[in-house]
Amino acid sequence: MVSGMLVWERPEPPNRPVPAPLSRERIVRAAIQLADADGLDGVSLRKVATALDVRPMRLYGYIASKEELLDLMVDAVHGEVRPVGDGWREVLQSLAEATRHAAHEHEWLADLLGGRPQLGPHALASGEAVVAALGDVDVDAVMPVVAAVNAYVIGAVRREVAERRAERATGMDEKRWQASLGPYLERTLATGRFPALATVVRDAAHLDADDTFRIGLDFLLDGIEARISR
Amino acid sequence: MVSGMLVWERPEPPNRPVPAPLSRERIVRAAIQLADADGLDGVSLRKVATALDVRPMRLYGYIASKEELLDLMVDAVHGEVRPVGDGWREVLQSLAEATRHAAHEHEWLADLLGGRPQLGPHALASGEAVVAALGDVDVDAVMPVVAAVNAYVIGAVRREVAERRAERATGMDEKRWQASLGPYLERTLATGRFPALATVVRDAAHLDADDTFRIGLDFLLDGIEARISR
DNA sequence: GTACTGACCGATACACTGTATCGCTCGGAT
DNA sequence: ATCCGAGCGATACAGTGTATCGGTCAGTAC
Repeated sequence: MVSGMLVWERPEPPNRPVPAPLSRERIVRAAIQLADADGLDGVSLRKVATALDVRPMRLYGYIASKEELLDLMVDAVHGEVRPVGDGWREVLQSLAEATRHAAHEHEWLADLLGGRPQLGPHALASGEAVVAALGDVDVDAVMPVVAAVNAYVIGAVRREVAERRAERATGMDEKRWQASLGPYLERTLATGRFPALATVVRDAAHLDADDTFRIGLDFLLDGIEARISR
Repeated sequence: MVSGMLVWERPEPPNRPVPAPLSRERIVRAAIQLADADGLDGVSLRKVATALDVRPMRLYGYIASKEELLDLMVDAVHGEVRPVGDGWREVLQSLAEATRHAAHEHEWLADLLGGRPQLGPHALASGEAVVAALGDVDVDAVMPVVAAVNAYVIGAVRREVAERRAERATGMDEKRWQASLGPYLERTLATGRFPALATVVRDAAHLDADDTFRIGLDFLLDGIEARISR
């Protein structure tokens, strides 16, 4: 029985649009939206469930744990990253830039990148595309090269996002942050305990994030080029 | 009043050894022990507190949040990492290897590396040592070079630890894992959807973790060397 | 048509988290 | 002798991931 009231007095159930049958894809999309808005802390099974107008335990029919959900989120983003270009160098560069770009749109990706092996279908597809583009490279060199570029990208993106968050937390705009490196660092360097650091911070040209990323990547690709064409 | 009982009937308090007055150092040491044993999940303020025979809220006299505790843990490990060597290349290489070594003893470090800007005293000291060793390098090149090496190390260590954990989870020893890449991957590659990947996995020599790390680092350092000596 | 079964669903519960609040205690200053 | 202020910690709160398990309901066997 629905309630004590007779049908006649009982209002119809609110006409919420039938929430299309559940699916991993819908779950992952909802989780990504939450993460985009509030970071990884904003993603809880309860919040994902309510976003889908569903009770939390329902999700366990589609995933076995929250970790699996995070894995699915990462793989979904890999689906947006398709490296393009001619020749191994262009492809690797494009992979790196595309990954970085994805992490700009989905900052939470930086928290997850490299945290677990990426074996989802989209990650594999991306890997396939890259490896295929390295067809003219010695087969024994392919894995180390890809691994090195991946490692660099993971680390560079993490660093960059961490810095960006720190800036945002202080409320400074980028220019002032770079110039002063934050009041704390300024004070610390002024103590004279880190003279070499202080010198570099004072005298060196300050690169923006784009250039820093690109230059490091060029270092790496140059080194790779030198070795594989030998 | 301590209790309703008169002193005469009341037993003396148990003679637990006075737990040396609290300090950040003791807190951090306890947290690191927990993390070494059970991973980052094993670190909760309650567990740290009980390990120190102290009530949880007491810790907030020394730290403002759990994140600060994690920052302190990372900086403490930086204290064990002292780069050595002659010339910029040796020093950077030593920094990289030492960081990797630290992450082997403290796997949780991989989860934290790059997650937040490292501004603690030990991290700065380490940075100072590195920058000092780059004295003969053009001042404008110092920061990009250090940033690139750091990025590579962060990413490589994360990848490596993630893989190691996955291996451990499957219960396989390293050889079998490398040979078969896990039953899942084997099945997936057998589908023929990733022919290039499959070829590489089948035909290429498989490097162990040490070589993979070292080779990627050499790529990067080679590229750096080529640019700064120009 | 009826009985049974097996799959799903979700309410509830559990153990645990980080941290805000706020009385209490106690050492030291007046 | 009195007050004060700092530190301590019990308690509480809002949240977490997930195990359990009774109830519901569709489909099947007779």
